[in-house]
Amino acid sequence: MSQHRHPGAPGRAGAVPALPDLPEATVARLPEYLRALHNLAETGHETVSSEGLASAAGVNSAKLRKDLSHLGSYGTRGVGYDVALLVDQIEYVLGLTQRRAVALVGVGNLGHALAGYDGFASRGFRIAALFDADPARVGEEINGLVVRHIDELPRVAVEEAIAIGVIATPAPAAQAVADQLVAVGVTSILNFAPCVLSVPEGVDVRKVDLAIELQILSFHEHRKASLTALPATGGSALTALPGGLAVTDPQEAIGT
Amino acid sequence: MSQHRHPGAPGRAGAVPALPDLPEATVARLPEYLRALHNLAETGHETVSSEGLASAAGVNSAKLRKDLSHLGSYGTRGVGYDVALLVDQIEYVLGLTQRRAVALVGVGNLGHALAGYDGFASRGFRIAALFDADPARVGEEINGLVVRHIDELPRVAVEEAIAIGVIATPAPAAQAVADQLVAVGVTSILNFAPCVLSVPEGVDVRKVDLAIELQILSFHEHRKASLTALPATGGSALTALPGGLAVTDPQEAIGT
DNA sequence: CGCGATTTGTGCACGCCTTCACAAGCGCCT
DNA sequence: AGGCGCTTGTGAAGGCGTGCACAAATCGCG
Repeated sequence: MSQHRHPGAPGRAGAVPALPDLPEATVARLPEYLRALHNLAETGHETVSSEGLASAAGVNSAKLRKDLSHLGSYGTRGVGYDVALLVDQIEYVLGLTQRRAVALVGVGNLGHALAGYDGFASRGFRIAALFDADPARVGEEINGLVVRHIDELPRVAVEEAIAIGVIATPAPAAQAVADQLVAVGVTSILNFAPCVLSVPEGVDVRKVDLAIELQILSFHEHRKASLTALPATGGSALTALPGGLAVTDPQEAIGT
Repeated sequence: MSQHRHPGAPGRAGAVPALPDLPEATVARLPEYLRALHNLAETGHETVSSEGLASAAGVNSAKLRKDLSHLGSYGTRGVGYDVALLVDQIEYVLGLTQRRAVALVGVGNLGHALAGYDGFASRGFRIAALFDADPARVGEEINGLVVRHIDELPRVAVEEAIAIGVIATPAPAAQAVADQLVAVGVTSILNFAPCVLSVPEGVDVRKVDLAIELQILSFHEHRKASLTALPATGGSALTALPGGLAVTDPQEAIGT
């Protein structure tokens, strides 16, 4: 790496930067770094060390440095990173320099909350339209936006330049909605419905299932409970099984 | 390989079977398998092949088989998996055989939605109490539950045997709430606030940040846009965009 | 009763991600 | 100007997860 320059960063003019293709794991952490950086900026920090930023973002400092190095590294050895510069850099890479328009489909329980969630606006997104299939809900105004019928999607999608679709419908309706979104050119979908969506190649789908998170926690609770119930030294019988026999059931009789 | 038995599966009496320590990635997929299995059961399937279940869950069949093999393998070669048996097995491993009580803290926009989300109840969780720090919200009834003041947490946590805490407060309040939850013995926390929580060892925290998901999608949108713009070999940057969506890129089309 | 079709369970290799450890670089102080 | 301490950036190693490919096992049928 010789002296590099911002690859098309905000200040720079000219050449399309050909975003470095970051590891997916890195991409998933960048927003967290960004949030931490905004906090630091608000509290008056102008520079921050990898150690400081890492702890603010809840990760390991080596990981953070490697992540940042992937996008061209703007640190100064012996000093740290310039907070403002890094914010610009990450926002650029994440494509947040343009405020993307989001269409939210499904204005039920969750949809209502999402429509009113100001975390979207503050992170560079604009909820541009609300849709629902239920005529009873069409016309309702939420947070200054009127709920439209899903059939209006094609027209509105063009008018508002919708870039991202959010599905907050019941599971049975989700696939049809996804198809409609794809049909109007949406290539990024955030799915809150508990089901798998099938979409053509080139369309990105991310899924958030609130119940799944709880179930994962439940597993760990269960595991912790079974660990505390088991005497530590007892039988090595059940743990040290290499590959052959599958599990067993010696330990019985521990009332809960 | 030899004749195995359900390691404490539903049929058995209150044994604590020493859960096999599953890979974290596997644990994260089990709930998805479970959901798919429930769907299959409702549509009358009694058995399912790894291929069928895999596609219903949106994963690769080899991965699915390996995942299931980790928890002791209940398939029949040449036939497939018994749906009902597998449901029991996964529910047992995930600790869903007991209905865990959830405390929800923060009854704002998102909290309201979560309190009314029936996906929790249907997956084996019971929202047992709602809390908020704002006196104006205390006393409100949501979905049959009365919002209590956060100071009542210690008493209620015991009464209701709270197992999991869900934080849906603004970010600045989240750490204090987490501390209070930990103080009353909660060891699993689902955090919706956009901030890092520090908790003592032994406490599990999972974070869900809706805005982060959007930012990840935004990155891919940005990347896709820069890709379609690049091969254009000079000239007009945005020639053939499908769907007529004007995905202009003010940032990366700047001439000198 | 044996054979073929089918499907599971898994050994193995590969690639990604994480973590360590350290050289290179930068600023500051003397 | 030179040296010293601090911090970044990165090579290398290790671990984890994924996917392939196949042997083992089971069922149904002739």
